[in-house]
Amino acid sequence: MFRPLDPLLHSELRLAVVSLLAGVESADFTFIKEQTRATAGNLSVQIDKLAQAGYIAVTKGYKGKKPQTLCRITPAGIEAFRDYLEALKSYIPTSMR
Amino acid sequence: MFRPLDPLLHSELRLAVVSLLAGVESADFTFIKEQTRATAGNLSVQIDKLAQAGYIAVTKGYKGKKPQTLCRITPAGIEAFRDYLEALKSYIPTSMR
DNA sequence: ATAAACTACTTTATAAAATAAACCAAATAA
DNA sequence: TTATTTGGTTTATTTTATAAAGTAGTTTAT
Repeated sequence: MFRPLDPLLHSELRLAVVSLLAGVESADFTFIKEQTRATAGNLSVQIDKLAQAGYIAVTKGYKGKKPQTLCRITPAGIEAFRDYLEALKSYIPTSMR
Repeated sequence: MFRPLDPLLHSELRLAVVSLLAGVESADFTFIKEQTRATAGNLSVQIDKLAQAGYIAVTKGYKGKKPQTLCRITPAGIEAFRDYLEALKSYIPTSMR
């Protein structure tokens, strides 16, 4: 009946991050922060979790003299996101789809 | 861009409960427990929260000699569920819809 | 040159949530 | 009559999310 939802993706902020990254080649910390309207602290923690899980790859570099954290979704991340969206459908009554 | 998700509905178990109730006139505790495969303790807590919020109405009665907790979704609950599903769409890239 | 403010984060602390474990009362079965 | 099951609730523990504070360096203004 109801399919389990990957707890790593079933978090408003992490879901937004993955959804955003699913549509772009890569995005940096500041851009993700703006788009999701998250606080830096929260975003930092959630990006870490997604990276730990292998759902995103994080590259720390510099943009000019300033540090830049670049994120991109991984194939595993794309698959997990697809699966999550599939599972989510089991919670949407056909009458409301 | 990303629409906020009602934290009361953005919980796997509460979402399952509301989704289930959206499709039936009413359902009792045991039935909901079976369908969602939740533990009684967890379900009891989550049903309470949904009731507190006015998303569901809970009626305690008896079925024969045994206690029976009947739940039904309220109009406010239906609206909240609709809104949640609408907001959820903002997290689904058009390319993956 | 130096202080003040800003950028780009990370770390740590606190609050809230989910889950599990323990409990309870009544009913039924052995 | 003493287990065992049913139908839950309450309490405790773990996990998660969020906020506050801190770090390292940069830019701007004086």
